Formats: sequence, C-alpha cells, structure tokens
Amino acid sequence: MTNTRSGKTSTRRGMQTRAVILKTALDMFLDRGYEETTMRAIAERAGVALGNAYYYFRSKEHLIQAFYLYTHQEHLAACAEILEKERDLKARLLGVMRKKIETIEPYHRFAGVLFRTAADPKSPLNPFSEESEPTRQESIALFAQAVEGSNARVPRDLKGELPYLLWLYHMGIILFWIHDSSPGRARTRRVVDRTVDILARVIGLASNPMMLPLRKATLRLVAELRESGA
Amino acid sequence: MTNTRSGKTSTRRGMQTRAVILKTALDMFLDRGYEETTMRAIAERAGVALGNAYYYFRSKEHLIQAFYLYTHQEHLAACAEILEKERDLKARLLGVMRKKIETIEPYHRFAGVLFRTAADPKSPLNPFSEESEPTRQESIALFAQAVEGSNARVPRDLKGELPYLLWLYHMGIILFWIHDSSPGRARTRRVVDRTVDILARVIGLASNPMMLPLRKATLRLVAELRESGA
DNA sequence: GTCTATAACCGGATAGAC
DNA sequence: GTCTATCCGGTTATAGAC
Repeated sequence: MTNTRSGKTSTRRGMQTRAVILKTALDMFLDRGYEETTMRAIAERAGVALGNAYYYFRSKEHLIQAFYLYTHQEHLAACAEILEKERDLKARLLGVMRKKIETIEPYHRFAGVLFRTAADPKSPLNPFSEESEPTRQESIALFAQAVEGSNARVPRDLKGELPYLLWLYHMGIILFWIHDSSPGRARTRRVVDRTVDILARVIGLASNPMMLPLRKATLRLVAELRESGA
Repeated sequence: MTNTRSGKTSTRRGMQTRAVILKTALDMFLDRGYEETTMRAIAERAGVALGNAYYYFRSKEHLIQAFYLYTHQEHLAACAEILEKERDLKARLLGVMRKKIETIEPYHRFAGVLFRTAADPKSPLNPFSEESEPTRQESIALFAQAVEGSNARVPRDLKGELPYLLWLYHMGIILFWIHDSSPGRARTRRVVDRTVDILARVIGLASNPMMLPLRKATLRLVAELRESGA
C-alpha cells in the first residue's frame, strides 16, 4: 500500500506538497504524540491550509498508513544481514523478531493509536483489510524467506502455511509490545525469546508421525482463516 | 468494575437518573450505532440536560463499560446448563465458546468501537487494564470451572495455568469475530469448532512424556505473560 | 448532592469559491 | 490544488435552582 492519497496527485508540485505534509506530521507525532498533534498544527507548520492537508490525506489516521510502510522497509533492511548469514531456523526467526521490535521501538509512544485503528474492522488501516493487502503480503514474504533459507526440515504441507502463521504470530507479539510498559520493553524481548523457542520446538515436533492428526487439523484451520481474509 | 460514574451517586433518585441515561444510551447504540448516537441525542431522549449526562458518565466511552458486565452476566447464565451436565472437556469448551459468540452477536455492529477503545493500552476499558481486573478474573474463573468440572486428565502444572490460557484464546476468538463479516458469523463458528478441536488434542498430548520440555517452556512463557499483567 | 440551562471551546472534517 | 469559512459533536464551564 503505497497510496494513501485521496485524489490523483500526479504533478511534481503535488507530490512535493504531499511529502511535506507527511514529513511534518510524522515529525510532530514523534515529537509530541498523536492526540496532541492537531491537523491545524500540522497544516500550519507544513505551510499549507487545513483544507489542503485534507486534500492529500482523507483523515488524520491516513497519515499513519505511511508509517507502516516506512517501518516495514526499515525492518527489511535490518534483517538482510542475518538472513544471509544464518541458516538455523530458530536463530533466523529470533533475528527477524528482535529486529522488528527494535525497529518499531521509537514509535512506542503512539503505539496505542496504531492499534486502535488496527483493531477497527472498518478502518482501511487495519492489517487484515483489503487495503493493507500489499504490505501484508510483503511482510509474509519476509517470513517465507526466513523459512526457505533455513536448513530446517519442515513437512511440505506445513511449509506452505508457515509464513502466514509466523506473520500472525508476529502480530500477536506486536499486540503484546503495545501493552508493554516495562523499561526498554524488556518483557517483550523475553516473550519473544521464549515464544521463538517454543515455535522451534513445535516445528521440530511437527514431522513426528504421532502429530499427523494435529498437524492436519491445524492446516484445516489455517485454510479457514486465510479464506475468510482475516 | 461496576462503577462508571463520576461522582458519588447515593440517592435513590440519582441511581434512577443514572439508570435511565444508561438504558437510553444502550438502546440507541443498538438501534443506530455508536458513532451515530450523539451525547446530545441521548440526553434529550433520556429527558435530562447534556451536562447531567456528563455528571453521571465521565465520557461517552464510559457508557460502554456497562456493556461488558452485562454481556458477561448473560454468558454466565447461558453456560450454566452445559457446565452442569457435560463432563467431556472438549464439549464443555465448545459449549462455552459457542454461547459466548451467541451472547455477543446482537452487538456485532458496534463491536468495532468496543474494540477500538479496548485495544488502547491507555484506556481503562481495555481488557488487560487494572480497572478491568474484576471482570477479567470472573471471566477466567468461568474457564477454570470448565476445566475443573471436566473428567479430562490434565498435568497438574498445566491445570493451574489453563484457565488463563483459555481466556487468552477466547480473546483471540473475539478479535476474529470482530473482523468477521460473514453471514451469521459462520466463519467464526467454524473457527471456534476447529480451534476447540485443536485445543483438546493439544491438551491430550500434553501428558505425553515426550512433550515435557515443550510443556515446561510453555509454562515459563505463561508465567512471564501473567507477571507482566498483560 | 442533584440537576437545569446555556454558552463556549476544541479539533476533526467538509463545502465551495478561486 | 489551494484557500477560507463553516459544520459538527465530544467535552467543559458557569451560574444557579431544588
């Protein structure tokens, strides 16, 4: 989802104005928080009229959408090295997850707002929405890469669904992170360490023939989840 | 948390007025939705001044708090029969979960708002908050009852944590339900059926000595989760 | 302590002229 | 594409009555 604008913005000047508004908004959000930053203040500091800000961004929340994309790109870059060097699945997952929470840490103070919008099924910003599809797919692709590039033995049927499952798992971690007020988000880090450990164990067990019914049941569930688009 | 009022309301007449405002508000929310119902309209229809509504309810959101308690009580009552008759753990869980989604179904149209506020870590309405502790404990107790009254063999160490884990699971289902726009919430029902099946299998496997390390790892995680109050 | 009435504030969102 | 003026509704303030 690279497109958060209301109308068609094709001219060079339009792009420029749009970019200025966005940068100003994100700066101010980081500086003083989301609620405390009014659209009027953003417009004023960006040197445009209030109505013009709304010309480019349908609502205040739409300004957030750019944030998702931004942190995702940062996360991608941060993961590149470990995904290239490390072959052990558990280590790869741990690396990806640690980088994730490091990447988003600076934005923790307005995490609440993020999730408030994310939880609203009517919001186009929610991670399950159609409008979020492209970003979601990119994010799932990252987990696919983490699985593919590893030397882990994963049953074929599970392997296909694993990236999606890991993405869901990572959304859960983010939910925890949002509610985590411990210093330096120490608790989230411990939870990541422990859950990745558990995931690695479960994936290891999944090949066991004894687990076949459970694995099949789980895959049926996943099919159901994906089909519903949620 | 039964108390959502701003000041002390001790007189009979005060209680009366409070109740009228609340009932009017919930009626109107159901009838035309949350966003569409203005505080001015609630006050007018309840026959009180706008200021008076704010005298009893600190904010519009506080009117929602009563809703949680209300549906929880309904759910409790709806579960009583099955919990009394049925002894099989899987059947008990399935019963409890099905009743849950039946109970909240009428409110699906403003579920988005509910969870928008509920997801905000700063909101006293969020299910992990200190202010929600009493309701949360009651809800966990229901799952404890479902486990205790069953004839399932559950390892002792897991048995203590299971109610909390099930409560977490049930929150996840509610999150899915919110995003579920399928007719009659058919998808949520299928997901409940499948997940309860999986849960029952996992609980069954948990006694297997082969699972000991995994079980221990999971219990350490749960301890971490609870300690952090989230 | 309970309640009314009225006015005002504030900030997100929109309309419509240029 | 950009502006100004305006709407709208949550929330607050005030002043006073039972």
